[in-house]
Amino acid sequence: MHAAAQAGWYRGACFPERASSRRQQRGTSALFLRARDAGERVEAAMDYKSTMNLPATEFPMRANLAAREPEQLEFWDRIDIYRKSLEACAGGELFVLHDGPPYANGHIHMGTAFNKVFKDLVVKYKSMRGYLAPYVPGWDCHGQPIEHQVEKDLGPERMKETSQAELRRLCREYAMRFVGVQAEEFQRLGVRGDFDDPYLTLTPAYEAGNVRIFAEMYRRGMVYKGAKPIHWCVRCKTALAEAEIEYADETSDSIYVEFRFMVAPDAWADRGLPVSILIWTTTPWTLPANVAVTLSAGADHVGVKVGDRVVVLAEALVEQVAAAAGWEGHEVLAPRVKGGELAGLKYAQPIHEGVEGVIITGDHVDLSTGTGAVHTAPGHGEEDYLVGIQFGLPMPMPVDDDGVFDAGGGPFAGLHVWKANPVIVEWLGDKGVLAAAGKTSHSYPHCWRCKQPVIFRATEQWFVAMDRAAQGVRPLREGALAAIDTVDWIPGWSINRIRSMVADRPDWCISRQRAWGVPIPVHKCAKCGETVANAETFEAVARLFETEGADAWFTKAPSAYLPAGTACPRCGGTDLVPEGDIVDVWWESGVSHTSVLDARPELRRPAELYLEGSDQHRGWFQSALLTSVGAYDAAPYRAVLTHGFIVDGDGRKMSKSLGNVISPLDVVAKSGADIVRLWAASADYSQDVSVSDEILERTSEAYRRIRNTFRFLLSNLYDFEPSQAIAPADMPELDRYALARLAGLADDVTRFYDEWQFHRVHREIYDYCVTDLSAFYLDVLKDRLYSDAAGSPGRRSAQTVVAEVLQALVRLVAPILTFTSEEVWRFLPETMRGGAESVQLAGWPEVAAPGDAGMLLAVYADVLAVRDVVTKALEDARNAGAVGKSQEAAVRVAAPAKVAATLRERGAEALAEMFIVGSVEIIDGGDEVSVEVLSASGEKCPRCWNHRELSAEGVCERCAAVLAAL
RNA sequence: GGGCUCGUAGCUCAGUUGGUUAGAGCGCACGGCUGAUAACCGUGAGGUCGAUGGUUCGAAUCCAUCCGGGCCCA
Repeated sequence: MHAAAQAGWYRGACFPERASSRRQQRGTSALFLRARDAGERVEAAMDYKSTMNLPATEFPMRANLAAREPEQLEFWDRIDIYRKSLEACAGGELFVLHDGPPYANGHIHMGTAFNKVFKDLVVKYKSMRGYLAPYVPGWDCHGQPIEHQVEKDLGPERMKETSQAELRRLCREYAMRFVGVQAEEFQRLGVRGDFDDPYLTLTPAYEAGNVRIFAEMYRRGMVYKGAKPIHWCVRCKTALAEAEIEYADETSDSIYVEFRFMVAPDAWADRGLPVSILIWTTTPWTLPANVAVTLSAGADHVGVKVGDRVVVLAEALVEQVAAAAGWEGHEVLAPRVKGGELAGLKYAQPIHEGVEGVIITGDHVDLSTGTGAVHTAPGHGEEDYLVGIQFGLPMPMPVDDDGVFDAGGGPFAGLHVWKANPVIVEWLGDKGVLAAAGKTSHSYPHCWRCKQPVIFRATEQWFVAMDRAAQGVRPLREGALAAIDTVDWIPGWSINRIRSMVADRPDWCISRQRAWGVPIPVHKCAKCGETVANAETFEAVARLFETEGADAWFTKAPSAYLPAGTACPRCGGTDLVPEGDIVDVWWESGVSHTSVLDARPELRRPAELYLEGSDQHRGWFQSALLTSVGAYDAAPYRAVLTHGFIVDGDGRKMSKSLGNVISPLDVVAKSGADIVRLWAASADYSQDVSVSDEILERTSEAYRRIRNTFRFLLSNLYDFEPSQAIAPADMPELDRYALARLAGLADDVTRFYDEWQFHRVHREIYDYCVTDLSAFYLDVLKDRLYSDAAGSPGRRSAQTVVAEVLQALVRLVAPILTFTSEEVWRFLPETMRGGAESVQLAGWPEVAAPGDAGMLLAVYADVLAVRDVVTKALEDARNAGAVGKSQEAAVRVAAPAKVAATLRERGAEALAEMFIVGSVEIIDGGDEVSVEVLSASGEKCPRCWNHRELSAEGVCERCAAVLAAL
């Protein structure tokens, strides 16, 4: 401690000499004063101080938001602010922001926090503008992640003993727990909405909506059952949507296999050697399902003599393959043959004895890797599937749900595909058709939950068809693309994204082989397997879900709820089996336009706005669009607002492994929700939004600045009543200018809110607080507020403006700083609150600009420019040791005639007030403004500290008059 | 690899249809004030506008390529 003190002392001794000596001077004079007549002078100063109108407020400078915000929440809860806000706008135009349901799993993160705060800004702004803006938060409650977690918690043993009904009960409990957790967390952020009655995708009424949409799309021929290769997780035993797939590097086999031509192609037949087509694959286990080899029609292919046989491959890849296979002394034979010329040739299926495969051509053949001859198994790949359809190829599927070969696996029947790989490779080697075998690392799809590699496997699935529909109905893709054009996509590029996604997307596989969800509402004939579904059965199922929930599907016999006499349309069988698949959760959340917007009286379809992160172009925006167009031929929303993703300070995504995750809960606990909200509002969301400790620190500083502005405004209104307000016409010009600026601010801010540009709102307000108020108007006003007589017109005029600024500003920021604005509101004099018990109920400010606003703004732009020159000159003088406080200076401003005239029109006194100097003198001359700083004449008035000629009482004239009137 | 998108001072943002030495606030440095005081005021230093190459009399602004991010696909 001693050392530290010494260091401090030395640092002090290192001050520049001038500063040091000045400091000392002041110290000396203070001591001197105290020694001589301290008592008398200090007493006098105290006396003067008590005669002034110094600011006073209980509004705390330190926000202590983490502790204070919960009190605010209790207040809103007590007065039921959500209902009140709707009542207040009862006759207003309806504005429905429809909440996209977050998944009821885990705590909220920065992304969900940002999104919800964003929505809250919109809703609160609209509501303050008088729109009837209900906000019903929702949760996505079904789906594999929850089921998987519950499954994990149970463990494999207990899982086996758990019935589907019991599993669903556990899933429901799990989902409801997190609905509660997240609801709490969202509300802690200040989000206002119908949290007492949110929408949940697991409620019976919601579940019934799925059936209604399915029924209509089925009727229109847009839903079909088909077999298709899909991502299949053998561990979770389920089909996976694209969204459920993650790509990660995986080491796989890399093998080159020779498929022997049944008859040697003419080009190489004369050699009398066996000829093979050489394929390359990284998935040996798909070979049992091989039915074709695809070549590039236009590429050149050659035969290569390797030992005593000929292998055919793309010419461009010969060297690469030779190196991989370690060929030595191989010989490239003439001629070159186009892939198209080989099409139709037959080869011996590599696994199955006596089976033939065929050479075909396709556009997807890649000539940069492999051999240019693509092993094709339509049941195991998207492109294979498509080309299979094109050429009418069979689609064998020898792999069962568990990933085990059935009899179709030939010699490998009973083997799991992952175990089969080395076995197959060895088997091929034994057969002498394995040209090369190695390993390769490449990006491979994995299950998003269990992280295991997935396989492509054809199974029976329900699909939404993009390009087919019953007669007279427009296909879904066409309808969706047309609907997209009716929607306002913000930002503008968003429409390109959704358009290309809808234009290019494959049919939508909506089947999931899981327990936790809404069943695909159709039945199957037990006898012949025909699908049984019609208007009556759909209606019966919808009613069943509505009254008992989808759980009943798994516990009731179809005969208990289907209309009597429901029978198979093909064989007349009446033994019906409910479909076992459940529907994709994207479908479920998608149909909220029906289950929520249509179902709830306070909402309506289409919604005015959907507002989500840009990933939802593939997710909710699209599933809502497709189900809405599919059932109603119309988009479910009028506008879609998209925001970027939350990334760290370096623009990288947040991840545990990078260690750059910031939790909104931590920020709330440390700094308060208003900091999160201010951060959310300050970012340009049209691109990715960064968050970091530094950014939050800057945000907190900005917050303090705004808060202190409010505090200062409040502190000067302790003795002011609106009834004492001064009319603009009777105000000093400066005050009218301040009103003009405020009106301009309100206009700009309102416009930016309307344009969804919240970061511009934030910027406008913040710059206004810092530049217009703190650095100029309020600084200038201090003299009048503190020193003029309390009830004088000058001071009342200032207070009128201060009050006007305060009531406008607090409402302009209310959607953003929801906690702080409410706190300010409660400190407002009763008479200024206009009966609104919450700022959220106070309506939007309308600031009347003074009649001469245009002139004032123009004139004061010049005055302020001159002021900049003055402050610069004062600073130079200060650095030269000539002045300390600006009041000690008199300035002589030389300016071009036009500017000089403008200044003179304000009057020397007004200029001195605005420049906060002792006096101002204006002289014509010069091409630009220049300023000379002189010592102020007169003496420092001990009361107001201005330099003036002092009266007999020892104070300036103004103060003398004020004192005399006391 | 493909679609969409972003890259202006340490941070958050402005930069109108391409046109003079690229702006603001914050932060930082320095100073002032001590009647907004864990506040307030002022001055100043920070940018080859991601890089390169084009178009142009002139480009942060238009074009191309590349580098580095993000979302979504493969």
